[in-house]
Amino acid sequence: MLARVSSTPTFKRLPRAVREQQMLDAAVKVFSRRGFHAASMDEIADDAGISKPMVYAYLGTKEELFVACLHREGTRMMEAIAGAAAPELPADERLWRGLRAFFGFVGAHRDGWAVLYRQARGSQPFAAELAAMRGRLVEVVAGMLDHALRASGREVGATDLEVVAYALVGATESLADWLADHPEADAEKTATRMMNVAWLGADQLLRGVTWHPGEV
Amino acid sequence: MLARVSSTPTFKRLPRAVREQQMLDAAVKVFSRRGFHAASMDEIADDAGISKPMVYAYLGTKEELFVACLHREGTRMMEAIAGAAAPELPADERLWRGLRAFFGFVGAHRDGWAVLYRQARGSQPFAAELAAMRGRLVEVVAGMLDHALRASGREVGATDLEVVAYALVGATESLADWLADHPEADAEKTATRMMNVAWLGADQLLRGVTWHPGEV
DNA sequence: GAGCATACCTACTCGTGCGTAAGGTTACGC
DNA sequence: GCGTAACCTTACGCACGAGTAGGTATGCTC
Repeated sequence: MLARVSSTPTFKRLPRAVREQQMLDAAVKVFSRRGFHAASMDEIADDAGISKPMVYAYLGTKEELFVACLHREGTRMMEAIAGAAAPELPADERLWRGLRAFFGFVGAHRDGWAVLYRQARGSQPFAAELAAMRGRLVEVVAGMLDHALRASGREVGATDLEVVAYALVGATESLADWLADHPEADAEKTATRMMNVAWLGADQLLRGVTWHPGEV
Repeated sequence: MLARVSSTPTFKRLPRAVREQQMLDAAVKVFSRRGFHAASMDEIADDAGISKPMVYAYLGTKEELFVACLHREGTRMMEAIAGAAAPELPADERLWRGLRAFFGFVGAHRDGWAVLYRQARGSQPFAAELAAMRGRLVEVVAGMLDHALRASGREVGATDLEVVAYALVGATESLADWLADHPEADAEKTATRMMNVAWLGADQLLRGVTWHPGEV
């Protein structure tokens, strides 16, 4: 005990807002390394250089803490994407910029990010939060496709559009996972690859080309 | 206590193999409903109509049990796909049949399946098992693309191929999630939609068409 | 430089659920 | 009909970690 004294004679007393950010940083790190369940509040507090009751005082229970992490990171990502893909641009340019921003973000937050998302898929309370975020993304992509379709005088059922958007988002998330697992990989290049898959497919679809089973 | 006596006077003594399957069925059900952590061994044993120590005797610890579930379900799925997509068929036909088999499988095992996969993403021990399985799938898809490419005299870097395959698999898994969440949706139709996205995109790529950023 | 609010700590309680020890019960061979 | 081995049970130990009670230091205000 009291080991702290020797190394840090006068430990700082910091305002709440600062501590909260430190805690969130630590939480993201630990949650992503250990997973939600295996992460202990003690370790998070320790990593933040603070004691456990402080965490409870500021950010509440473990679940609330996790939701707070999810929320902060999610918001940051959404902002990064939204800032890049302005609605006035043509569809391909919007898609490209959105993908660039997305993969750039994941590449920069490798440690915390993708793993945080991998966690959230699992248990009920967070699934809702995550589903909402993904829902917004799907909506954006679907809207983009719809816009492009109408521009070329075509139209398609809402469900079809949603499903295609869903597939695109899924593919993108999947590549984000891949990127997070391959530290040597380049975010920009990954974005280009995704663009190739997504756009060349989407482009064909937008032209009204559809595939159908040979027999049935 | 002893409530069992009245309803089932002579309760069967069953051979190990049968009990193991019952336990796995129960485990899949409970894990998928509750998630790995929230699931309790007691509930699983209860649901299997057996007592806890039996589960430990036959399938080992909780983690081992989960891996066993993952393994059984994964193997079944792989067999369903492999049986459908024979290597001699042309690429589009293989892809189509593979997707049909996959979505058919997920549609039939909605409850157990997708959710089991959603769980496995999370914590370390299972991530390995799942990654291995997905790895085999990616390999199959990549091999298929490579085959088709060589047939048309073209060639592409191994990493590119892997990444594209990865994206395709990711999109497919994502639609599987969607399917699992929408009970009213039709597996066949979902497969067709996926085929549209995947094939029209892949077809373009196979023709050597590539997209690249407008500026840079 | 007293008082008060707020940052911060150590050290505990207590529920939950994994895994097991030790003992009944049923089928089957002889 | 009796032993023996496999099947199956009830009831417990025990660790781990979420959340808390109650006390201490610090800095800001007047």
